[in-house]
Amino acid sequence: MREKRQKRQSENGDFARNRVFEVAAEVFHRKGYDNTSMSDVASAAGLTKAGLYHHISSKESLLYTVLDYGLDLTEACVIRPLAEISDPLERLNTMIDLHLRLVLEERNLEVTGLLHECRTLSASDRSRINRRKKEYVRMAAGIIADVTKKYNVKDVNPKLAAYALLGMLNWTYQWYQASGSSTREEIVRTFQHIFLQGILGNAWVDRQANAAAH
Amino acid sequence: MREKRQKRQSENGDFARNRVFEVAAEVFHRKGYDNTSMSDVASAAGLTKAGLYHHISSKESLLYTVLDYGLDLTEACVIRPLAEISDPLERLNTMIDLHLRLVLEERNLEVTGLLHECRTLSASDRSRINRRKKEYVRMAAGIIADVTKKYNVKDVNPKLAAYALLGMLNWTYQWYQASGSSTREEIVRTFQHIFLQGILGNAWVDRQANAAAH
DNA sequence: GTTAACCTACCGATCGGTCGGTAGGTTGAC
DNA sequence: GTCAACCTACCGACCGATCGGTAGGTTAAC
Repeated sequence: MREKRQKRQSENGDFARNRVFEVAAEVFHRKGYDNTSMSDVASAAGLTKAGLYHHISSKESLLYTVLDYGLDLTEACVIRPLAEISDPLERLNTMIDLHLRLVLEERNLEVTGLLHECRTLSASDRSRINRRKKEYVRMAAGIIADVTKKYNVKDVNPKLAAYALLGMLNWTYQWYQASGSSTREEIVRTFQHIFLQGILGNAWVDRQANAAAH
Repeated sequence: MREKRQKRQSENGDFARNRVFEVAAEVFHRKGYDNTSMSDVASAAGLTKAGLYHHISSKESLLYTVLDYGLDLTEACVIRPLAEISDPLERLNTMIDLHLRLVLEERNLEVTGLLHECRTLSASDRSRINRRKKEYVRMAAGIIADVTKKYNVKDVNPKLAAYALLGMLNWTYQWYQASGSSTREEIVRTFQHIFLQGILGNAWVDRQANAAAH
């Protein structure tokens, strides 16, 4: 009985706290971190500023939590599912799909748009975020290297190709709007087409031709 | 003589003013617009805040001037040279080259990184900047449409392809460092390879093979 | 009665911007 | 040639507003 009540109270607390993080992500994205006052975050969360500070310790730690949570989401929704796919080409294709799914459909668009706000973090927090970002680039470059190796492509620098791909994918937050003329599915198909044909050339063209023939 | 003195004074004024804009672009980029105080800009320009305000009217107008100047640069260094190239494929190749040259070598990297700070501009200034940005996307989509038409490619949406390309190109400000392991020339070559082969497929592969044979 | 959750009221610091004033060069009338 | 009038470029000191953050009290749940 005591446990249950305590647990329920604690869960309420966690719920409120997570809600604060989600609201903060949205407001930070909409107004920009520096241009957002803690009163803005508080009132968006239905609290006063002092009430907000009951849940967090500082504005900077709030930003860190938001960014770190975004990277947690990336790890759960993109990185881990990819680890179970053995064929390199399918892994790359799926990565493009999952990455865009995360950025465009989950509420992670806000976090992606915020990822270069880590300038204002403390040195140690910033380097922790940057380490996780670099880890993601390394993974993308690894996938691309596997693909080019399998299809015997030699004139593509995997790291540069990874930067190109991540640019295509992450820049979407600049122009995508859910109500726009392109669906997520169409964007996924187009980007997969451009990038895979871009690095593989004939090998990909032939493969698509074969797939169509069967 | 009288004219000369007058002119020299006026030129000094313009010189100082332009220096302010360049310094402001650098500081805004390094610290972020919202996180930069006018004292920061002033001392970076070797002035006091009051002295700085002799040259400009407000922080917001300073940001607008910096962004507008960046778009002027783009027009002069990318858009106008492209208008003189008639072959679509060469025009697209050159666009990638000139765009990266501008972003990575001129001091325009700062402005590219600032282009999404227009959130803080007044509605009219923001819409003026956005109109020029959209005009550039339209131009890129037009070039891509010409290329795909010439090579009879039907399964590429020019607008989406333009967004993909601009993502690749503009995202570079996130990772490029002049002292890094990749030269601008290598990046240009790789991005041209990925994107052109990406949208053209066999048509591009064959063309490259022919070029190598001759 | 203890505790989490939240409030009102307030703080020192810093912000964008302005004020009155000045150094030094230029101009035009005499 | 000189001197009053005027100019641009700049400064130190200051303003009201707003910022991130806090002290201390209230409420409701258990």
